[in-house]
Amino acid sequence: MANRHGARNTEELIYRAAVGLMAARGYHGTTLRDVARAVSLQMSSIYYYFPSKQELLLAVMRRTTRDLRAAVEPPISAAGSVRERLGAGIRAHVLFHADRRLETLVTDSEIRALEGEGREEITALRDAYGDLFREVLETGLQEGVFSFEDSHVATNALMTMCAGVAVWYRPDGHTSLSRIADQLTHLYLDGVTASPPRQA
Amino acid sequence: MANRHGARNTEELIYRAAVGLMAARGYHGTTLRDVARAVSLQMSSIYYYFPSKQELLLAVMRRTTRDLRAAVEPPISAAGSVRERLGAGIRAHVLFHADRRLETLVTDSEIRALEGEGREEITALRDAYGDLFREVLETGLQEGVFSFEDSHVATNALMTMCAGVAVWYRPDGHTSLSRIADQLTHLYLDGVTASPPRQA
Amino acid sequence: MANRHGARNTEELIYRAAVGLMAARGYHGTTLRDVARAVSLQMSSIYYYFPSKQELLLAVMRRTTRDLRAAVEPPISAAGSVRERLGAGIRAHVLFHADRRLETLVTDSEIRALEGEGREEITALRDAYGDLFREVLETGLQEGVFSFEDSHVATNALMTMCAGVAVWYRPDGHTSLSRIADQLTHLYLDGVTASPPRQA
Amino acid sequence: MANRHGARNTEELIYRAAVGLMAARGYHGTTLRDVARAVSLQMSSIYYYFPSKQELLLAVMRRTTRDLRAAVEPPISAAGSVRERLGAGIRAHVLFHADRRLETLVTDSEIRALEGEGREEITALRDAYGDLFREVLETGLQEGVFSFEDSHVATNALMTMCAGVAVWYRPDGHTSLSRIADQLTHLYLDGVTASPPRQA
DNA sequence: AATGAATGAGAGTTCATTCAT
DNA sequence: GATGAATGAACTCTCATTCAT
Repeated sequence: MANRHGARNTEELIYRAAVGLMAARGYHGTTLRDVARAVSLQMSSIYYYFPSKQELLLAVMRRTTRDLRAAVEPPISAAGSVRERLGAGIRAHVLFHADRRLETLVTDSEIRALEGEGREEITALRDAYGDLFREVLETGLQEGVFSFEDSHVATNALMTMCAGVAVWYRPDGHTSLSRIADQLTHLYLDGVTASPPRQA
Repeated sequence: MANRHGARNTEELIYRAAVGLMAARGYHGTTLRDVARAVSLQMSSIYYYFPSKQELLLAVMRRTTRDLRAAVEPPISAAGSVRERLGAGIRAHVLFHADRRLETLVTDSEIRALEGEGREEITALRDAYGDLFREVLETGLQEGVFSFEDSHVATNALMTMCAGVAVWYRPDGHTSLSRIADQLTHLYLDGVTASPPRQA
Repeated sequence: MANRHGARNTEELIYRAAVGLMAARGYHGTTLRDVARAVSLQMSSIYYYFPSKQELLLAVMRRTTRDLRAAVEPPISAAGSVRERLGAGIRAHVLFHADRRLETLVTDSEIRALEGEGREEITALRDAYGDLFREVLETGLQEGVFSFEDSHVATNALMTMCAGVAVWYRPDGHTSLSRIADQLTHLYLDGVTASPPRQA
Repeated sequence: MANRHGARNTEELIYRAAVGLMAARGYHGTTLRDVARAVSLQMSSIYYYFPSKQELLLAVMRRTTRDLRAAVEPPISAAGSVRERLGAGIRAHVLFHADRRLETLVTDSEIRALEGEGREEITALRDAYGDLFREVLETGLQEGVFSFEDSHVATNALMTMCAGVAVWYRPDGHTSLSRIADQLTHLYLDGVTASPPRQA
């Protein structure tokens, strides 16, 4: 009874323990021993749920990347103007990175630890995700709403700035998540220079 | 002849090989065997120059962090207005991150791999460095030149955005380094929203 | 069948192999490779049973020191006069050193190889063991049965003389163990000088 | 000037440093690095004086074993009766072991660390030395002055008891060296049992 | 569903030793 | 007389992984 969802549960527990440890120490800095200890299992038991350490990492990355897209795409589509679309995208992106801090931390920084096909798979997913923003930016450029020289630079700047949230955000901080999202959106849209915010 | 500066040279070669490998695979993903192979030495020879792998990482971080500060502080001091000071700082920061890509990559992402006192030492240096920008931003806020809600958010956004350069910049790319610096400066000061650039 | 008690057995086999090698070559002169080879295991398998080489040595010393005390204390307590008590003690001490030659050899000569707390622990056990004899000797002195100047000298002389058995005793020698114990007892009690043995 | 005896001196310093370290940690527990550091030299410099670590150990053993014999043989020869001969031998043996504590400690306990011919050489020297005592004991037995069952047991007991001095003797102890020698001589000749000392 | 026992490769580190200078 | 630079083998220990139970 208590164990009806045993498998599912345990798999999830392993997943989370792995995420926590890899976020703190990196993939190579995390041992399956650590993971096993964190869930009070024997190391060999992990292999019942995940065929290898690589697959465990891959599972984290797959789920996180897909969830990220699923969280960000709808708001962008639902919004009206390019400006609103970009704002909605940034907001969703930031919120996700703060909400699922550890997973995005791992996903953003451990791609290099992926081997072979796994790396290609995840890289493709991430590129496709980046296109979401690139498209909005380029549309804005054509409409004359946005202004930048190089869409590559603009997109990368945007994504790394927002992804940074996962690095420095602390849930116990004094600034609410929603406010942080607002600030980053404003920052990217209008810069730090003082001026009557055009919209927000 | 070729070996007259044996020691100095070799130490430097090891340093660079380690930087390259750690930038690509991370600290834990890099073995001293790899480093040794890269410089055509026996693994044990590395210990003639560095007492441990940790100390090797520490050497990289110390040098890079100090050089970064030495590269960024003067331009900020030399500039006139807050706006110019911030611009000069961003520019120097970005140029350094592009110029010393591998070292900053390691330094930015492997602090977690540092142990004990080493971690505290480097963390202190990095915090002090961040203050350089925080001060400029806060001065600008008081002068009414800048506008933001939370200096912490603003500083972090700035630094992660710029540090991102080390992640995606490729020296062979089609956009020149100086142009990238300009774009990021503009982006952070005035945002993406199209508008008659106030200065640049 | 042969492997039903796998774990217990293997641990014991490792223990014995380690004892044999360390008795012959000393702690630092013995490698875990040697130990592993002696029990036909991979070196890494040793770590399933003992967390480190130090801990392996410690296990030997703990067991041997405790068993030694357990073997010597009862006979001393059971005997009547001081003279008999000392004789019983020497006898048990000698028999144990001959019986468990390799273990006592290691235990007597590798205390210096112990580190930190382990050393203190074993040293305390050994000191407590030495007190067993010191007490008998001092009681004999007070009763006027024994005569010596310095109980420290007398105790040390006794213990090193008897422990020496582990060094030179060979089970295949022509003198039986019991006779050796008798001789040493007589030697310590009455010396080499010819005389009608007072008791034995 | 200050360095006129440079070579001799340095060799002697290395010898002593090695003795001190090996007495404390054993041959295998002592590294040439330790030795070099103790005499403020580079490790490679040691090779100017000793061709290898083995030879260094051998040098210690050779010198000590020869000096021991040279210290013990004359007193035995000079003495009159067997009893006096044995007493003189024990006395000289004990004094030497206390006086040259560290060297005898190494010599007595590191024979197993010797390899090949070196081991045979030293073993032969030690056996010859042991004969000195065995002969006295056997003569005493024939003369009816001594009484023991097995000369092997008697000799070994004597030598290990006396050699033990090097283990527990502390120059700062409260008992003078000469008194210790007296006590051990008395102990071996007449035992602990209280009795009017026949001679001493 | 989970474990205990074992593996084999490879990690960082230390060692005695060499040799040109 | 002594060193600095390098070596290569060996060390202890840890890793991810396997598999019978």
